[in-house]
Amino acid sequence: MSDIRVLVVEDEPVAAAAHGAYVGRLKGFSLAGTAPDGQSALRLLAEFSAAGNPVELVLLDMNLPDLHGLDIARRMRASGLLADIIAITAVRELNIVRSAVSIGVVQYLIKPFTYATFADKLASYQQFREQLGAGSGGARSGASQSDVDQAFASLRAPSELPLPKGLSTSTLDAVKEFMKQQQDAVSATEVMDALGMSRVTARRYLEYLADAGTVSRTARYGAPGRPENEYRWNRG
Amino acid sequence: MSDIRVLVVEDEPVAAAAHGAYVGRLKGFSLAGTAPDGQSALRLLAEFSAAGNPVELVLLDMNLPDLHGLDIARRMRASGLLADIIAITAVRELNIVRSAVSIGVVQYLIKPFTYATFADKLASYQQFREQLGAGSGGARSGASQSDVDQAFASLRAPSELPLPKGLSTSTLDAVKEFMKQQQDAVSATEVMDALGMSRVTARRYLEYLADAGTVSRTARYGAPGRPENEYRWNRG
DNA sequence: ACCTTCCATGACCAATATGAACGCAACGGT
DNA sequence: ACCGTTGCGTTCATATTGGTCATGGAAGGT
Repeated sequence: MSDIRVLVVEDEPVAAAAHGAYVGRLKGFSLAGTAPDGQSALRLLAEFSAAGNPVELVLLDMNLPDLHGLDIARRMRASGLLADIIAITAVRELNIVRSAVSIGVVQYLIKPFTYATFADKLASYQQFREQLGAGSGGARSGASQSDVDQAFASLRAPSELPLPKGLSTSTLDAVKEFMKQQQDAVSATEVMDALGMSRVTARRYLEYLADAGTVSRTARYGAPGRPENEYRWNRG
Repeated sequence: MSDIRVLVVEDEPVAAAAHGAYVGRLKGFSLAGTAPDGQSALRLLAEFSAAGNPVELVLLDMNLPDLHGLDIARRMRASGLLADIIAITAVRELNIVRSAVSIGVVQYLIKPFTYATFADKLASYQQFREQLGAGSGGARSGASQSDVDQAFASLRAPSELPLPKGLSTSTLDAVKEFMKQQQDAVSATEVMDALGMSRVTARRYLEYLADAGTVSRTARYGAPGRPENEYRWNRG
């Protein structure tokens, strides 16, 4: 799959360069261009689109010299540009967030942010794209309600938040390290044995990783008794 | 807090009445009107907005006689109408979902759906609204990144609807995934072999899906032995 | 040194796929 | 027509695991 083409819209040169560099560091994304104000952003978008090489994602600053970010979004929609938008702003007003959502902003980043936060948001967007694009090799793919729900869920903000109560970073790292080394799927009991922790603890961390999308969870059938969950590290 | 005003856009009278009744049953929502096609929907939205009584949420069918739902959404954005949109459709094409998201659809419901599913989606939207509205003391509201993340999360988090006792979501997903891939009708025994589970379990989940209307059930004759039920994934 | 906070543990109860046993409905030969 | 054969539908007890609660012990702050 080809890279997701990104346009950075930001008036401050330092920030624009930083965001562009951030995009360049991410696998699966490529920087299509940079625009210092709303007019040039719209012009660039139209040009790329006319050239058959449309931008698919816009990192849009809300505070621009000529137009507000929301106006740019509105004009994009009016002209039928389908690029997704991640809003980047220092303005923390909730009604702006509301409006942004209804115009179709998929993510909302508040300045200042770290590279980790930035990468996290773009990664979740990438996962969203993949889930909708993975239509199981057919011209016509039938999506079920749960498929759509799952795709929406990956747009949800994951785990930059502090860990849920009852989890420690050191134990989590140990579990992650072990899971990474496993080729096949492993059960909670096997993790318990391998790491010498209790079944409850092993399960709690595996469950957390499964919710965060770091590991996938499937059931293991064939034996009597309640089905055993097995966990597998997600690669690529 | 006052009710969220909802407009139902649906050409089929039976479905329109049903959706309207659904809205009426929900606390915190009130039905502002119903429109049978795109033109009347846009007109109604404009009228309500001009009267200072704007619609805040549109339940938008994608398949309408005059305009496609995506076109309606685009025109709404072009005229600056900020109502949020929940798409309702029988069309399960993933690229439609993609476009819908980039235009600002906040939820996506696939027909046919139960009242429970419907209520669930609207409840999560309601929660999203409340989280953003909670700090609204005017311009004073300083939202942190985690606040915004949390609001997004409640908007897109998949809600787990209660399953009948004895069924698990992971097994159900496995069966659904397998059924979706099958072109022809399959028997419970074939599902058993393919997924490695027991005949009893396979049949239980197929029966559940048949009752829910997700698969259709017919009898297969011609071979000795008791006639075998065969199941087929319902498309369109 | 005491208190608070936090995480891992052990034990309990609830959940769920399995296998076997029984019954039922169509097929095919007599 | 009748009856044995065949293979699936249905039910039930059972085997294991998942989930939750209260407890114990360690780490850090006062």
